[in-house]
Amino acid sequence: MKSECESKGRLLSTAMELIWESSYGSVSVDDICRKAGVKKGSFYHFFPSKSDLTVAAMEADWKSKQPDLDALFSPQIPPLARLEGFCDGALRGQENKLAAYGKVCGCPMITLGAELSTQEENIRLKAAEILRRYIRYLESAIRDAQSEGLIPEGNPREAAERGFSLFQGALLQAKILNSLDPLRDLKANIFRLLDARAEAAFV
Amino acid sequence: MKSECESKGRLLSTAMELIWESSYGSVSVDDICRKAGVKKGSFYHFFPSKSDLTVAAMEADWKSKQPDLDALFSPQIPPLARLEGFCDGALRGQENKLAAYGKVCGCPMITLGAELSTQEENIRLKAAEILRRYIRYLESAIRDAQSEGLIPEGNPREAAERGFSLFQGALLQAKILNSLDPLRDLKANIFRLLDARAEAAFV
DNA sequence: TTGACAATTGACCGATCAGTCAACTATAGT
DNA sequence: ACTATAGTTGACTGATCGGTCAATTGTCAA
Repeated sequence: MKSECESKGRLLSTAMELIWESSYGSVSVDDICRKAGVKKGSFYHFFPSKSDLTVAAMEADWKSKQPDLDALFSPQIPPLARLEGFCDGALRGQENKLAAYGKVCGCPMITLGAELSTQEENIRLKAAEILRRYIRYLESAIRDAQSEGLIPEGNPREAAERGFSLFQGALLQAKILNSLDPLRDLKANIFRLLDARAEAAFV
Repeated sequence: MKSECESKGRLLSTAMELIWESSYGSVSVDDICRKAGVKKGSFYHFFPSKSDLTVAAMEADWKSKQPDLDALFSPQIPPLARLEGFCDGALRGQENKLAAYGKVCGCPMITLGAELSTQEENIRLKAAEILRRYIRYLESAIRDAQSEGLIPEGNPREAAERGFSLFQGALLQAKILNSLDPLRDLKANIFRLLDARAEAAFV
């Protein structure tokens, strides 16, 4: 028996994997338990409900990605290159999902938020929280880009919100069209939205 | 008994209403039948399955909106004013939903596409089809705007796809944040993305 | 060795799920 | 008046849903 409980972690990652590939509504607690190799009694020993598990899985997923994001948005990297890296990473991630499952799966946070924001307030709140965290990365890169004169001055927070809207929308279109095309020009489109001197960005 | 079957229409509109307010997965066939005042036997007399009903409801919903969209995107209206009207309409629609249900519900097509694109291929295809139709409106307005010199030249189809991504993303953010704020600057942001001489647009 | 506690198990619950069916009723064309 | 057919009804299915529970097993500290 493990005290740094391994079953709990397996439930978290399995839940995120299954929900990402399909949806919250079409994944059952039994599905998650079966795939994680954990009995249902254990599930409810660790989590009071399906939606609580989902919230925990969202947070765990974020935590697992944060180191990469920190590296990607390091102040050591030129600000516009950070945005490039972010878009490239999203495209690569979707390519991997496509190779593994044969479908474009989009962003799990966005998908969960779209599906459940009017239904499960705790999931909506977690999605909103993670949304804000992403925007914070973009905001910081945009502010640095402005101070270096790479893009026109303006409210960096609002610019980041705009940019992330475009980003989310492209991921969603990619999922609905089941095609990576909407993601290929994402970099250029975000720079266009930010009014960046494009040439400066593409190294 | 009606031959232009009223029960069928009630099922379609009720389904769209319930799914829009919550989600596909959390609305049952029984829920739809109860609210529509139709027995389940009749439901399956008209539709072979829940997902077939949903596809039909998506199409019916589009058909009901098309006259308004045709008017909104009439060539009689200045091209950038069409885009303004489109954004205004979206904001008004969300305001109404918010007033009626106390939550920002987003766009039902987008929500359905986000939830089910990896699960129900027929729903994904219908969502993709309707997505394309929206983009066609935007594309035409953008092409006209270009020919009038209101925005820079460029591939109108791609510009429309960009614009619709931004639009979708903003609606999704609004739903997740349960706030209309992301929609308030939508007009200005789309013009920014299109590189429009802003002053020309705002009458 | 013992006691406390975390983790695990599998059987179990009532409710609800999508979908079926045979019987019944109304309508329209002849 | 007769028939074919479209619409309606309510009872029914087996499977699955999220969640519960008492009993058991393993772990660690005193």
